[in-house]
Amino acid sequence: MAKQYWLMKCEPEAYAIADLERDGTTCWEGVRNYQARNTLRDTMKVGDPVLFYASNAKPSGVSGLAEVSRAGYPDHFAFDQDHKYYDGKSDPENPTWYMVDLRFVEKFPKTVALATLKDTPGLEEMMVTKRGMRLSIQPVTAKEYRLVRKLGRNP
DNA sequence: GCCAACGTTGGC
DNA sequence: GCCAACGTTGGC
Repeated sequence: MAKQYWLMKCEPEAYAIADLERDGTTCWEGVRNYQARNTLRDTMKVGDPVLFYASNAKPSGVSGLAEVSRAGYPDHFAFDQDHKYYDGKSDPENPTWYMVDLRFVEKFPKTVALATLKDTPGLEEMMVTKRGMRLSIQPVTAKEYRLVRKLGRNP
């Protein structure tokens, strides 16, 4: 199967590309949306490249690159009553929520802003450029990934 | 901080 | 199963 590419959103206030650079790897906990859960659980594989997208930022956009370092496994934070991601409906025997681990790859010198993505020929179909698109984990094509990487490396 | 768009919940 | 109300996301 061909390698799958992803875009993953996070608010920098919660976790930024600089935090990933510092940590090296991190677990991507707290996804509480079924469509994104299915992607985490069923589709993401070790080594899949990821565009790291900063939402609610100035400006919002792709701030760097990561890759999947561990495929989907249960989000155990859902079982921790004291944790903000606790969800009493998730059964440890049959977990509702999943997460992956990400490894730092690269931090762009400058964020590729959402406005730039929208203006770049070849990126018209990217989900993140569509109005009202809230899905936090989105598939991107290899071509889109390479284009965004090029923009990020040559601001 | 505003507010439009979306997903989820819950009454019926 | 419909759909209004609500909470959240996320650009601006």
